[in-house]
Amino acid sequence: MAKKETKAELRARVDQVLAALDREYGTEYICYLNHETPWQLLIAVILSAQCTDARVNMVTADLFKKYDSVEKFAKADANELEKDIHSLGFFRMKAKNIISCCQDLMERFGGEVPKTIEELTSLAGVGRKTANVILGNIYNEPSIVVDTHVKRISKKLGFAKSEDPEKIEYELMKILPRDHWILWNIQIITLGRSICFARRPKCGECFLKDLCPSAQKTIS
DNA sequence: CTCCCGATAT
DNA sequence: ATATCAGGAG
Repeated sequence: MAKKETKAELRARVDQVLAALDREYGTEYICYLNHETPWQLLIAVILSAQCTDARVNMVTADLFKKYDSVEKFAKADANELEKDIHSLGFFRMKAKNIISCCQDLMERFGGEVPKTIEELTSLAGVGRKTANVILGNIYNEPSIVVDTHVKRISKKLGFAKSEDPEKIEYELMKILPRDHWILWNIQIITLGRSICFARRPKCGECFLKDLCPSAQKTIS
């Protein structure tokens, strides 16, 4: 049994992990959900709950042509919207939330996507994860997005211990430098999609294997 | 806590 | 057959 990692050792390992992520994936703020406007990203993220981004993109390609404004979504027929997004799962709830959300955007925010976590999470279908994606990706406001990948991989790396996404958000805020918060989301999702799968992670060929407690266990 | 829910990979 | 997917509401 190895000695328990000290705080100084943990900090050093965090720095090494961040450097390795930057080397491997770069430092560009990319987005896997196709969109041209803030409101399109908001809807795409709502649709992405428990569903891969690739499938969301298949639907939004046509969806954003049919509903080309917030107002169109606000006035959409629920049954018709349900059919339009059926393949993504949770289609009844998502359709209802998107219509309600866009009505709220029209009535309370002049059709614009708000810029604070409180205003964003007051919208139907928008929780902390979705709100933080908007803050980071659209408004360049440092924020931690705790989705399934960030939760799983942050815990494997020993950077978070909680099961609660909001608590993990605060754990990561303490340990990650503020200027790397937005990048963390993007880089970890990229890692989760290509190497660190939920099912059979490819620890043997992971560039973080020497820095990851979970990989050390799996390999040896 | 449960429920929402289809598509895909294994 | 089962686990998983850029979660959120009641």
